[in-house]
Amino acid sequence: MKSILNEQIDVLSAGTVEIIPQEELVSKIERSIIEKKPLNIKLGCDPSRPDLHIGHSVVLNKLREFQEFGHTAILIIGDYTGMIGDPSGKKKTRPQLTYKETRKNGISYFEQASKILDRNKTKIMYNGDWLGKLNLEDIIRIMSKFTVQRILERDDFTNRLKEQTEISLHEILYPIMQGWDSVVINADVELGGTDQKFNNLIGREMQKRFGLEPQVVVLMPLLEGVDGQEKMSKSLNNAICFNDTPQDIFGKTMSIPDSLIYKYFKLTTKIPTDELLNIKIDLEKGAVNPRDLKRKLAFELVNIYYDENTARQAMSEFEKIFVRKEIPDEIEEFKLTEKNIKLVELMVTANLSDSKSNARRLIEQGAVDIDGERITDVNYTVNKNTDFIIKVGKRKFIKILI
RNA sequence: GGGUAGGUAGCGAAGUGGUUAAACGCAUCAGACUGUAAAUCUGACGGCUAUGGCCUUCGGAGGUUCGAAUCCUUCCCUACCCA
Repeated sequence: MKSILNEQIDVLSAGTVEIIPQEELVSKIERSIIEKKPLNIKLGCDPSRPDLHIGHSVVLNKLREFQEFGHTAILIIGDYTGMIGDPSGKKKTRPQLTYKETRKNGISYFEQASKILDRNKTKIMYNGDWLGKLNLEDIIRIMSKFTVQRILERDDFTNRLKEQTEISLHEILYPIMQGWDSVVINADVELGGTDQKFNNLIGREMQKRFGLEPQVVVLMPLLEGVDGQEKMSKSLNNAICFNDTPQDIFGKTMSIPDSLIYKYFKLTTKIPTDELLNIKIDLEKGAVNPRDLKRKLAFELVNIYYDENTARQAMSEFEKIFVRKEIPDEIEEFKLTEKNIKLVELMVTANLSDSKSNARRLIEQGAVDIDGERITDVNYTVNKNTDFIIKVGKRKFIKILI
């Protein structure tokens, strides 16, 4: 038994930033082994953005590990809390979503999370199912367990107070409601990114105040986006999304700064530890061209979200376009109906540019070529009898059909 | 309820009557280079154009003026202080 316990602790602790408190995780797991009773592992999902990205995968991978040890993964789709918007790490109030929107996003969330989780063993719950039934009396009772001071303590609010940016009244409800979720589902462990520390600790306290055994809080590191600066986020446009095309996953991965290579391998792939160590050493010694490691990383990621074959294709496509600067195999097509159309106009109608001014700019900057020939004349008029390919910048191609 | 400071392009932030389509930074896009959609450097970054220009924009609506993001009136919104 000792060895099973140790194995669980080792695997489950790996990669975490903090486990609060560590001893309780050990005792909970020990008890679950003895009593053959799985633990309830809670992961709250914010359905305000329906696109999962590999930043989410960090915590989903951890949940998957719990799942593999037989524990019960409970995904809580925050359809109700989503109407508030998590204040974590936010400088301002987030736009409120309607119940319908969050519900819809929640479904898509589960679909995407299934790429990592074992979908048959994952419980999915919508917190609107219980939060929506609370009446004002219940809410008063719940809220009376916490103080204004306790809630305002969180850094996000403290900073906003200091910087004089508004805090809407409903935002303080967010941690309260998220904490109530833990009471309702009787969570043993709540997983989250480090930005969830405050919310998850409120959950722990909430359980105590309602006479339940408090949950253990397991915090995972946050992943920087492809810009290497900000936290990965769809709205910051630095995310690699589960639903991105294979080409995009590959390309975006190739665009991460070298300094992030190891972290991405560690947190977003299932590379075995010894191999991980080699990567680290290679990077430190400069023994390998970082590009080759990134290529491997990109391959792995496409493999996770698609399959091996697709990953191979994405790789060869990347080589083709960016290394050998050739034309991709599959290009979007556009049927040209007019004859003698100005190139700038064609670029706008074929969606290669938002405006003619922009198209002109691109031409002036030497970004446009037709069948491999650079066009520099802003007034160029297309007058072709056969199909041709327009290339804009490095990665926009379109085949024009006559 | 009273007072004060504000609302400028995707974001942050200058500008307080005229070469201001609006400094600067970030983001974005392009080019060069490369090891790649890294890094670095250079350039572009409201729209339309016969490339000479023309049109629209500085919270909303009016007004003053030859001319307004800049002055006046009014409305909307935000933060802070006092009650």
